[in-house]
Amino acid sequence: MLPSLLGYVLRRTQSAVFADFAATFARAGEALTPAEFGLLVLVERNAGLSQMALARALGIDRSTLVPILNRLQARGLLVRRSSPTDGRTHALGLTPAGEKALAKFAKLVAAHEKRIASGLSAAETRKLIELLEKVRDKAIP
Amino acid sequence: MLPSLLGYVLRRTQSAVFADFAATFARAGEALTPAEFGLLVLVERNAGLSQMALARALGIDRSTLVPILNRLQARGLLVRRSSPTDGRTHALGLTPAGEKALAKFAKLVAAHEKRIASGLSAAETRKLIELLEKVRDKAIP
DNA sequence: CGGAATTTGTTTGCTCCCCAAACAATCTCC
DNA sequence: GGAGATTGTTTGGGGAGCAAACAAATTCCG
Repeated sequence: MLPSLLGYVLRRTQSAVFADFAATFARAGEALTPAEFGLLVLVERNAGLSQMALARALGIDRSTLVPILNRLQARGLLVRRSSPTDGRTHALGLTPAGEKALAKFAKLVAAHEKRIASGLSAAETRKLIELLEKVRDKAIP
Repeated sequence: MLPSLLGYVLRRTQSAVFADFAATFARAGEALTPAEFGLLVLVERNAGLSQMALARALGIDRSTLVPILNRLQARGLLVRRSSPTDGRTHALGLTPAGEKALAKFAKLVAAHEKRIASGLSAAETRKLIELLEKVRDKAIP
């Protein structure tokens, strides 16, 4: 019965994919969570982003963001610059070390993505993402 | 870029589905996590199951199981009976209250499942589950 | 038979993610 | 200029997950 429940299969799959992500990084002697990776990518492509904007883009609460930013900043990958125009916000940005690290992380993520999608054709992968997005959009916000 | 990463879309979708699950129960004045529901279903269909067997079936560590069982037992939905044949194991089972509660929970889950799959045809839902299982099976264990 | 190895459930310790509520600082709008 | 909104942080709470260590019980073998 459980194997026919979308929510259950989704949860189990997500758990397995998370484990693969962690294993991929561990084998490379690196450590990063999926949340940290997503954050780094978003900050790189949107330098100067505020924490609120970032939290919205990631779909998480702004208070959830704080410890993640703290960790990345402590690792020297990211900085909170004070915004000249708005004293409340922080302009987030990657350090040079952050840019460099992200380039390496992206390669690991690419290998990870390739592995988990290795049982699917390119068309199936696109279809899967499309179906997942449809499910996501029907959930109660 | 992130929207084309399977892992990212999977994580976001799972998060939205989890929120829908929680909202469905909250609106009905009930409280249950997806993990608790999965556990209850497995115990109902496999009365007398040991904790190790249950942990394996759920794909989690046996130490992770303990607090979940404690909660359900504290709510009077589940019991740990001592096995007559093997003194190490506990024979898990639902109480009459647990059976009754699970029947109600199952209805809520059915409504939740119907909602999240409401953007998909029956064939698409089956396809989605099939693709998710393929992804799950390729992940590093 | 009897000791060694294994299995099971628990506890402890650690990590991550998530939210809600409260607070000070800052900005915006009247 | 003051009221109200926004931003980042802190605090408090919860769920989920793993690893390592332990006692109790069972199994395996010599």
